[in-house]
Amino acid sequence: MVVVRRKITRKRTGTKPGKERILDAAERLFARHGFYGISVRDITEAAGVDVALVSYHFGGKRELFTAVFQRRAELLNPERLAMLEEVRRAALPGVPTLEDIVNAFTYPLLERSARGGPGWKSYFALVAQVNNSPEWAPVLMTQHFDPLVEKFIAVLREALPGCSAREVYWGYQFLTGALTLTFAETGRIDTLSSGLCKSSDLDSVHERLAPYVAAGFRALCARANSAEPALPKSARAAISAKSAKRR
Amino acid sequence: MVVVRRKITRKRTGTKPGKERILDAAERLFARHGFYGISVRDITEAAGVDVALVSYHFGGKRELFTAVFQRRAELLNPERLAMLEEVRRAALPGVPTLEDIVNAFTYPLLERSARGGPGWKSYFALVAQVNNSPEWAPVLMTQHFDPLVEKFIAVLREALPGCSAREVYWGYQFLTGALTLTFAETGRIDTLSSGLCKSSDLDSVHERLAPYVAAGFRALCARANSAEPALPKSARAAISAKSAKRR
DNA sequence: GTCTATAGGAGGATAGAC
DNA sequence: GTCTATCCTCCTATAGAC
Repeated sequence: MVVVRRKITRKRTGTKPGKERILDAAERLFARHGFYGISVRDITEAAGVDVALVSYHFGGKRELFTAVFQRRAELLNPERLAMLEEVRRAALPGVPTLEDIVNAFTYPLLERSARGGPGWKSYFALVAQVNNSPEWAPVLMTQHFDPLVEKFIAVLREALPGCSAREVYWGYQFLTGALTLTFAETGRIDTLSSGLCKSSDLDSVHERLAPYVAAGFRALCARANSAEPALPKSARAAISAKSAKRR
Repeated sequence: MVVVRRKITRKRTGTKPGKERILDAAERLFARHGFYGISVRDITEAAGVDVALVSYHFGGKRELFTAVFQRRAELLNPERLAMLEEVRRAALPGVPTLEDIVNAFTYPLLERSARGGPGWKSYFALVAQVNNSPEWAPVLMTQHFDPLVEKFIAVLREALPGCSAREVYWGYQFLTGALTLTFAETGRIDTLSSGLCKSSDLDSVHERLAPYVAAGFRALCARANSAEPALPKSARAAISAKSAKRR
């Protein structure tokens, strides 16, 4: 009896289609070495598929990179938005605490990086690199995360009445810097603290980030409100003009 | 009369030797595109020198990269250490404020990035990328900055009596994340704030970072001290054992 | 959808003249 | 110290068979 055997194409995992296998491998390797540090050959070999499939499925290496970045962003943002709306509703008729807002912003990310599996871990390490790259951040971060960030900042402003928008934006920048460095999990804090802290211990980060950042926001607003002179803008402008010689 | 004309080798700047020209160009290009995003040809062309000189002066591309990283670290760290000692002396017989310590840590960096010229600006953008890279941070950041960081953390601990070391390390991690994202100057906050904040406005960062971070440190310590049960470790261990089934 | 084969270029490094 | 010329590897992308 002749057994017809189909050629084995999905070599290792057996179930996942090639397109996803490529995305998974690319995610892991881009996260570690960056866009230019990895070749499409590295990726397709790790995925167990042919080189040509990158062009076939995505069009090219660059499009693959953005596809990797986009895939999980689309899953995350609705959840984060829902969590933001939830803390808003729970606080009605008042406004949520800064801690709750920051938590809604960070918890879905930290939770998935901690317990979502290696794909999520890689993804956030990739986000960390992208966020700190003058080449990639302006296109990828802005495009995939800023619409959500604007909503968070609007709620932050409600929770910080009397605080100027500038303080809130700067406070947000410090928050996202602290958060993304955490995602990078470089192990630097491990050696620095002689093992007392572990960069993989995202539960410890989760406990601490919201209080830290909330206190930071409050300090920024307090500083701005106390430093600001009780004069209208026109009067301050006149004074500035007088002292302009010193510059 | 025959004029003997030397071949023009130092093409544009005229004065700097080739080795430094290579370092300057490499710094600028690595900062923007990362180690793998730039070829030695890109670098030597930008420097106006020959490709072969990278091997001659540095040994290879990788050694050039570390040389770029090391060059300014060696200039910065003594100055930062001196500033740390100065704020300590000024506070005697007490201890300096958190704000002053954080300022000693960040000011020499922000000041040079703001007004040290384009070389310094590029350098700090490079540091931002390296600090967030799982591939590079463990070797470059640890090697060139951690000895100094340990000294700062020791003084931070003096300024935070009764605060556990873990809180201080985590607080430092958030600080360095916020600081290095600032150095990246990706322009993201510019678009996010519709121009209200500019990522190149490091004076605004300088005013805000120390208050933000100092308040964050205090919040971490307050949280740890209030959350920590007033029981010896042995008693807590016994309790943990009892509730272990829930896990 | 997947693979073979190959085009066509760009990569890092180096030997050796000057 | 600097440049010319060259080696050989590795890259991305694509045409076309299956």
